[in-house]
Amino acid sequence: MELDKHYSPQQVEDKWYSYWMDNGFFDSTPDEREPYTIVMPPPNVTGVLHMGHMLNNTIQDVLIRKARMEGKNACWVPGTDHASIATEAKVVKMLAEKGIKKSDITREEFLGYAWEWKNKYGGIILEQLKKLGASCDWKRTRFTMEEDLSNAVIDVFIKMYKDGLIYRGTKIVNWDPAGKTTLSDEEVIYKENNSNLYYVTYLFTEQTKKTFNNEIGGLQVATTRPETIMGDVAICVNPNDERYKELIGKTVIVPVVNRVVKVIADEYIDIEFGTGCLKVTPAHDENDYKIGEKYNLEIIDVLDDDGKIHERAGAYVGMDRFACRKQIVKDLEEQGLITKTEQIKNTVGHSERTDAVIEKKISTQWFVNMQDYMKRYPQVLSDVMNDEISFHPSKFKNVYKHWLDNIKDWNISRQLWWGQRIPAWYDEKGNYVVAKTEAEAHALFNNNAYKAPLADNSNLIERHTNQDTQNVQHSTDEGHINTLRNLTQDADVLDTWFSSWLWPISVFDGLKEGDKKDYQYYYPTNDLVTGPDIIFFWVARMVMAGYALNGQKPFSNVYFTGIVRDKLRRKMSKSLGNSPEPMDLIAKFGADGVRMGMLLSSPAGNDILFDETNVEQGRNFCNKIWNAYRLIAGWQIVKDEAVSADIIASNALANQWFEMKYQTAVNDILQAFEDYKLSEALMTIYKLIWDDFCSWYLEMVKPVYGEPINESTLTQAKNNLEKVLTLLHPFMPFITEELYHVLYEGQPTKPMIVNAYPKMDNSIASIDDRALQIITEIRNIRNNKGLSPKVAFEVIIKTEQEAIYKAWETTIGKLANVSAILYNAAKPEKCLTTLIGTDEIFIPFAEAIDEAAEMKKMQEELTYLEGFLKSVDAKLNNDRFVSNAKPDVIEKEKQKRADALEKIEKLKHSLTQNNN
RNA sequence: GGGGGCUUAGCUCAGCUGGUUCAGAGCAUCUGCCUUACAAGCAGAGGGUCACUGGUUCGAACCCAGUAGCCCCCA
Repeated sequence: MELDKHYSPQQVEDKWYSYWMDNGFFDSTPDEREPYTIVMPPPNVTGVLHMGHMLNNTIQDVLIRKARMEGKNACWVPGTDHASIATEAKVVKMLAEKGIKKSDITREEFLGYAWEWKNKYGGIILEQLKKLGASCDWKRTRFTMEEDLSNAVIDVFIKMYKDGLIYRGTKIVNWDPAGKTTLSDEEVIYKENNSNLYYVTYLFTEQTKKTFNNEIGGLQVATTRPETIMGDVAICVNPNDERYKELIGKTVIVPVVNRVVKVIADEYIDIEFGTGCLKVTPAHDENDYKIGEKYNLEIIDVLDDDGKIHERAGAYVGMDRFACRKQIVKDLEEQGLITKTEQIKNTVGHSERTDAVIEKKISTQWFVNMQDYMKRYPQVLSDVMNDEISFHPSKFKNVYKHWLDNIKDWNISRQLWWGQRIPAWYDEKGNYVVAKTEAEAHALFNNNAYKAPLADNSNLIERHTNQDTQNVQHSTDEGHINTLRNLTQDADVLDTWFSSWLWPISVFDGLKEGDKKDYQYYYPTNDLVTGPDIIFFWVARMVMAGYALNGQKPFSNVYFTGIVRDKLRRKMSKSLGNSPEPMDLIAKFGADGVRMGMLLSSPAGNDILFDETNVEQGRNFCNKIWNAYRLIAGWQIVKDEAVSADIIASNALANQWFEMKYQTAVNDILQAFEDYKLSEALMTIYKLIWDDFCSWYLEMVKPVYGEPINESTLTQAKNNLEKVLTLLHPFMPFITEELYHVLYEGQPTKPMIVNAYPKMDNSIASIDDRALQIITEIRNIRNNKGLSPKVAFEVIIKTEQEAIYKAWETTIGKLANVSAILYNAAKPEKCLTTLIGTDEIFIPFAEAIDEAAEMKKMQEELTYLEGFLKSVDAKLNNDRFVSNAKPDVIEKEKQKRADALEKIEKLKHSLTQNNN
């Protein structure tokens, strides 16, 4: 059979993926074996695969495949996230394209469209992962909004509410005017911005003027947000600010609305910033809100949910907030009330999902009480700090700690429809209960177990009545319900992360009544592989959920991948067009090549600078392996008796030598896995295969052209190929499975995917291979002198350990084209000299030898060695070194000294001989 | 403003608890080869004052302090 020179991944990848699937190798059910579990960070259900997913899932697949080969019960659970905001935004956009406005349809209708959309596009991403070779247990695929998982979310909400960890409160929150929902602090991205700082004059009231004898007419207030002037309820200065001491307690007039407000004093004010006067707008700034609370100021929210000016503002009503800013500036300028405009850099919060500028807003929402949470479950922090849950790389422990030390309450309600609806029920007066069903809610009301409405939830009630009166569903359950009250369920849904944080538990139905066999077997999971960007969103919260819901950690190790960037360090993004299409890459280079390309350049936690040449390297590596197989497959076989004893012995030695290289590599690789240094592990395999296996071992045992190979050598070569393929399989599953099968004519004892992974072994005998240096030495000489490899050399070795070289004679002859090796013969007249250890090697070389150059080379080496010796001697003669250094260090130094002395002597000897 | 991290060959990065036969790897570069497994290849080579300054030490890429530059997170 003629094999192509190039490996074609396309022909084999689909075949093996189906084979693995059809034979159930990815499936896992609890048994007596040790489990090894990974839950996939669920991608957005309507997302498409990007390079970050590729990296992330490649790493997970490497880990899971290795565990499977080690005989563990490997279980990798895939799934998708409903991604509340992102998905809802997509559906809204899709509907808008059809001419349907969300506000014109009911919640049920909207959800109908959303599910339709989800069923159509959902899960494409998982199909794409299959192309990558991901060996997930697809039968376990979960979705965060499927019935069981949603139930778990609701149950957890109710439990935490009862436990006092969840409360309803009125606070200043983040408002996304594009998504029309509140956001948690984590969903707000602060970006640096060039802003105008306007110096606005607030005129004094007549009374205030009098105290200043009418000499001063007003004060200057610096603001970047003049459109919130209508919400100003005070001016605040620092009590230590000499400039304004007189003003404290006096009144000034807010421009535009001519509201009379007081000047108050608080240490919080930065004297240096602007004019040192702050306009206090409690509805639109967190710090102003705090001041407002402290001094009991009125709250005037001038914006509506769209970010337009609300009627409450009393001016510019209906205008967009940014248009309004421009208009107010223009109007105030005309009135001469803006005295100065300054360019400054400040940071402005944007919505993570919609990128809209966030507004701070007073609102009644549901929160998780984090301070309390951490008091109850201190392991959330301590178990990460003491490596009970171990972070790779560990530097993220600091980030984690810092966040938890400064944690704030988590706003979990979202004004959306796509998600788990909050199980809270309100009566007409706004009294509320938390209950799973309307019937239970009625029961609670009837027992008077409800809470009174919060002071400031008028907005919310308004919203409920507007949106939901038409679709309140009354339970018809048995008619026991006291329907005197007309109950309405909370219109809001829960933050997506409020379901994701249960993921490692809920995918095994750990929160569901009934059979917990899977949960008990697989949980806690072993490794989590994710990006550092969701360390707070997700990683920290899974740890929280783990300890709160069952007192157990969710996983033992967290591997933080880097962010995939292009080679100019820019983030990959659609708008920049610098992100390759993963499916195209796989089609072009093969999944194995892409996997290797991603892994090679991505040590844990470092950003990966994606460059297609990395993937090319991966593809080339596949080709190299393919050709190693072609070589072995092409040999003609003869019985051992048919070849010379020398060859048999030489090949046996080569095999031993490779065994040593192999086991050393295995030990290094397993250690690298322990340390979660996957790219290092892969690099070690790469070098083992390319250098040790192909360049050395195969060249050693390769018969001269046209000659056959003896049976035992072929068997060894095949075994060795199998070994390196096995080692490589977790990284490059397709080519290794393919070659393993063809190597054994389609009849391997078991498929590669479950072939046993090698183990640590430190007992392997070391083979003295210093004789091989002669090969490199001679190749180097040929290169330097421009000699063809066809010209054979003789070599004279001056040594007391002939055996070391004798064993390798055949190999040296073959790889360096050496015709004869003489031991301890006289040094020829004309020759090149080199040292291997302390043995002298002479290579007779009649033509055009540059004596002077040779001498110079030797002289240089001598100088170096003498300098080296000097430094070693200096140490050994230093009493403080001898008394302070560890014994083995001193021993090493002594050995260095002895070696150097011997070499120096030999060099001197050669130099004097040449001089004669 | 607060916190964390980084700075080692042209590029991307390894260098554990300080001991110069440890300054290393891959890629890139250069030289010579189409040697019937592989030019997606073979053989060989050249690249670094380990950011800077000072300190600790018998000894510093590694520990400490300061300086400069870069990055990330938080407010």
